[in-house]
Amino acid sequence: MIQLDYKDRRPLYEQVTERFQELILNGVLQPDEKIPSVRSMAMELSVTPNTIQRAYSELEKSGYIYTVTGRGNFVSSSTALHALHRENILSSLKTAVTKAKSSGISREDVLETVELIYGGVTYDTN
Amino acid sequence: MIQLDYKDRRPLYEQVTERFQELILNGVLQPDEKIPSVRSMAMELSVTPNTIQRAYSELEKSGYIYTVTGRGNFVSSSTALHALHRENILSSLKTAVTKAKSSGISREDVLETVELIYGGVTYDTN
DNA sequence: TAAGTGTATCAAGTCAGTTAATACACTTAA
DNA sequence: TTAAGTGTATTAACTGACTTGATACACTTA
Repeated sequence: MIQLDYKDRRPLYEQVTERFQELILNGVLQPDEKIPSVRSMAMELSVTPNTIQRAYSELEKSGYIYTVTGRGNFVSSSTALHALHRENILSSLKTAVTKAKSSGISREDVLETVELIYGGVTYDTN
Repeated sequence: MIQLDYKDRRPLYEQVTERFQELILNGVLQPDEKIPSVRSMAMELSVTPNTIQRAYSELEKSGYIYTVTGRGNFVSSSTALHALHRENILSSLKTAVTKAKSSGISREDVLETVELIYGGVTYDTN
């Protein structure tokens, strides 16, 4: 379910947080579904419970999960979460496109990149 | 010329490195132009010479500058540098677009974002 | 020769991240 | 009621990256 990358410069708790965000946003984890307990997750990843605890705290703080003491952590049923995520994605995209423009990359080259990924018509560059 | 941001999580040497890359790629610093010495830069930023030394080492390793012992550090005249930079920018763009697609954002919304920045026609969404 | 340059080294301190151990309150099921 | 599993909190300790501060040496230029 989760894979830690020790070559990654980022802290472990941050990797766990991000991975769960993906699983939740992609619907792999359904609303109100229980996620692994702090201790079991720590065992599975060969990591201290503290590290998982921190990841879960972040997830709760940002609204991805909610916590019930004694029972466990559960996926939030927030629809606003998806709207928020959409805005974040578009914001990153804007940043990338802006950098491209300021680097002198043409509009056509940017559009080609978009079409390349969305499986549209690609322009022959031979 | 350079501004350090202590709220930034990244190390100081990395901020210096990145800033010089920008100045070089944007042509603010011309090829073969001398950049500030390790010591003077350290003074200006109220930082240890070691930190600047490290930043300059990174810049030399990645080809942005070249060093002449006893004389100083100078901006590389590499044209390949711009090609490399272009590839990096496009790579970031691909990542952003891919995330957008996998998040269910439509091609039209992505294109709209591109046009928004490139000053093209925007689609009426009312 | 003196001043400015890059380079190298070392010891020390700071800080974030992580580990390890322990404890406590709560919920659930036997 | 009891035992097991849950979240939560605390403390001490370790590690590694980053940074500082000091010093030293070789080179170039005026």
